[in-house]
Amino acid sequence: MGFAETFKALSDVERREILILLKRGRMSAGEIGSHFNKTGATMSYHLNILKKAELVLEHKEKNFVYYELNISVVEEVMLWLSDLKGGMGNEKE
Amino acid sequence: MGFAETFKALSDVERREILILLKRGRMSAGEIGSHFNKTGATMSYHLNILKKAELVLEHKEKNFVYYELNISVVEEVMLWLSDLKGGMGNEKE
DNA sequence: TAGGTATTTAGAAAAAAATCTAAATACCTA
DNA sequence: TAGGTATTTAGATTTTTTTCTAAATACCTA
Repeated sequence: MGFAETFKALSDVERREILILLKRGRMSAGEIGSHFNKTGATMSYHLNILKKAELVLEHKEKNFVYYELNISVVEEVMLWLSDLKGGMGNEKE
Repeated sequence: MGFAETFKALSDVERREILILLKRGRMSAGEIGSHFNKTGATMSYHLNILKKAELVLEHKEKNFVYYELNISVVEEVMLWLSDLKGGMGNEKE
């Protein structure tokens, strides 16, 4: 996965807000963008960072690109934090 | 707390490694620094970022500064992620 | 007090991230 | 096919982050 990429992706407010929007279900790039005061190019940049961190999955349909939350990576991050809290041994990265 | 600061703090490998070191218990700034190939000034910079994010607590003793993990903030981050996974309503930041 | 160790602060330089405008792609519909 | 909508890419600029060296603080001990 890559905790560097994932935490870096999560470290930006806009990107966290995108994830929160996606809790309601998948949404097209344009629809996501309409919630922010940023150009489409900037939104595309942020979506790409979330995609590279695997926090979202994309799927193209007609001339739209839909994004949705990827829960499994959220769970991996939680595991890392959980290990930090409790675990003995098994330190990654 | 401030998720921006916290995720930003977690987004750097060195800082995550510092946290993992601190799992074993509190450690002085110098001892932490000895695990990395960075100057004291740089280590101090990273420790300060972790401190501002409240991921670590510091306490001074003689001319040493000891740092230890602050589990409660780790737990808050886990809650945020947990809400992203599951929750309905209650979106913060 | 003088000198030593531990740590932080200041300031500069280099690297990375965020943002914009303009242009390119891709696909759809009349 | 021509024009339109949705999204991404390129390139430039600004802002933020990371790192270093040198100097400052703080406190301890002989």
